[in-house]
Amino acid sequence: MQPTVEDVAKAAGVSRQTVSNVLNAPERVRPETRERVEAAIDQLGYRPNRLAQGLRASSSRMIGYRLEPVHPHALGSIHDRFLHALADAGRAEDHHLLLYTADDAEGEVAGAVALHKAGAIDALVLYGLHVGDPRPAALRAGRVPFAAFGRTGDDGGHPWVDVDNAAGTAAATRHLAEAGHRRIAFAGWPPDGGVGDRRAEGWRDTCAELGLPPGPDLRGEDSLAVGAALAARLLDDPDPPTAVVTATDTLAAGVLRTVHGRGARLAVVGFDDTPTASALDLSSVRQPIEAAGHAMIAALLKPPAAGDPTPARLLPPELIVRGSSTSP
Amino acid sequence: MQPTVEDVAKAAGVSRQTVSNVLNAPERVRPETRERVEAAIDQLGYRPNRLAQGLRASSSRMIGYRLEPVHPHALGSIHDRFLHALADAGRAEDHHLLLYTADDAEGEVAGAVALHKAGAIDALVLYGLHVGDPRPAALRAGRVPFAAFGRTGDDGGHPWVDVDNAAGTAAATRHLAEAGHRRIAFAGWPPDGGVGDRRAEGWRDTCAELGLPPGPDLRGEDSLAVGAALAARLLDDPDPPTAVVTATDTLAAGVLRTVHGRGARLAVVGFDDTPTASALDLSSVRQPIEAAGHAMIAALLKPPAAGDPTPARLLPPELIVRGSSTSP
DNA sequence: ATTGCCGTTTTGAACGTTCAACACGACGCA
DNA sequence: TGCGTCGTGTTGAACGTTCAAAACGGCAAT
Repeated sequence: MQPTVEDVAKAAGVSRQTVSNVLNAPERVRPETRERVEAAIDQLGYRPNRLAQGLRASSSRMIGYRLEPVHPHALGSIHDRFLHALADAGRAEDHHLLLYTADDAEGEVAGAVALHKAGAIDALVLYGLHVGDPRPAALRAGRVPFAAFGRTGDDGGHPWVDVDNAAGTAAATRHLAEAGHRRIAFAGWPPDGGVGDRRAEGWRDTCAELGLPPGPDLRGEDSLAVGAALAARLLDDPDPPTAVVTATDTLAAGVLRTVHGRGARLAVVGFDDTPTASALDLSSVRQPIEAAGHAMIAALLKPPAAGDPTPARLLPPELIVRGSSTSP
Repeated sequence: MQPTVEDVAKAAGVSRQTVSNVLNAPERVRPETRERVEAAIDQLGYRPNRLAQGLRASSSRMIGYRLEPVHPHALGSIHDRFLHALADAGRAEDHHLLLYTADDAEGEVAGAVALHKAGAIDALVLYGLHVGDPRPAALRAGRVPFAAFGRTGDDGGHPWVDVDNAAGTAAATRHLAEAGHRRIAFAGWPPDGGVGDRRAEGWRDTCAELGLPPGPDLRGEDSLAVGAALAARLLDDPDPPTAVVTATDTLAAGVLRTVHGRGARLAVVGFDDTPTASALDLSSVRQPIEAAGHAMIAALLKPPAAGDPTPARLLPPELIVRGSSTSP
């Protein structure tokens, strides 16, 4: 059906290999011949077969990615952005993403190992690593090359990229202080040894640095209802804060609901800059996800240089200021 | 590196083909031999190489999908759900999704044709079709098999699946009428000959059917600001409606903002059941995206039976009732 | 004229799988 | 005894590509 090298060769009056050389090592072919072959390629609409190339080279030029079940509470977009960045970054290197699903981390690893053994993927991208995540070790055991978005503490040997979460909440806190707030609270998850802790740190350290007494530090699960409840506690405080930094837009949205419901005043900054944030005119910390995606693909495709065994990057987020932290 | 059929054959004391038969036509192998081969397979951890299989069979068992740039206004989740459903549906048939990016529809088609010619994908899934969409015709010209989510009017020849948008707004309207509302407005996009029109139809027809005088029918682009502005016009109406059906959660969120800001009363039902809807306690019409994804994969993988040349399905959405349309 | 070398092009082989055809012994039947 | 058939297992070939090695003609140096 599709033309092959042989067809092109016949049309151009040369051999298989010469056609291959025109594509992969043009300098080895006499210009005159090259033009004839290129004309034949164009005319026949020839495209090298990736499966045959992959078989020959033992490389599928595919990168695996597990699509997690859609989390009903998640305000989306950040994962979307990540996925798009990955696919986009692969394009330049002629690599593509292979998506698969799994019910849990174990299934994710099993799937990756199977796909890798089958030659369907060259490597894997891990998303949303948490402390104590079993996946890196399991993948190493299964000999699947991978790169991780996030850190686990056990980050030896594999490339990773992460966002500087502490820098994000630090920027949020500084911004609120500059707007005149002296008592700034925090709302986040219970200590998790990971992302949540770093976001809390950024707030706490910045308060200390600016000489502000830290406001209330409230914790709860990442949901709208909890955010609303925490806000109620803040407003009922005998010495209520005038601003709050939250660990997610979800919590921030909950806070805003209570604040609006009571007609109260409380400056809020969220985290992740989800579409919901712009919908609610909520200031938020935006993660440089696009850059992270590109960095991960680069880490996988360009083998680490000799001097830098584990190429890693910690990327700074950006504060997006909106009405929730500025309007009087 | 990885064991091959040959390695397994050697280990089991049989030939290549017998190993292949154990996997693909077990009934042709004597049970005794089969067990020996299966033991060898397990012991060596053998997995058939998909590239070699694909090369032999001229089928990559991959389905292409273009990942669109993340739309900053979109409240997400619906596309997420669709993608997950596709990947999940493919799993049962041992097919996987291949993601790629493109800047526009033209690039999407060009990419699909290139991937198809290269044998990297067997077929394509199109998302978000609109009237006059150039993609179906272009794909047919490029001889890329595909299935579409949505209809364009030019739906001859290819399988498609769609959600019954009119039924969604009809259910929303009926729900509001049952709650006692007599004057129900609509807020959507300007006429587009497609999805937007069908959503308007469902509302208009149901009002007529129930003998209700249709309330104001306002249109504008799909954004929060426009939703807020339209709500202001509704509330300022000399004979203001008591309820409004919107074409999207984004518009609904805008409406809610104005309504809450003014402390006014207006029942609202959105469309898409995004996470934002649950965040705002907004009633919304939920599309059966998971079912749609599965139906599309089925349409692509199971060639249409002789009697049914273009297997097509129109799926009914579901109304999710929340506080925005019930609380007094 | 012989030798060696260079630029260019060709042929052989291999990646791992499965279809097609064939080999082989056992068995039933004429 | 001879022939066809069945169940089981084997070998040859092909999918389309690219690496490795060899071939070829031209050219310069000996």
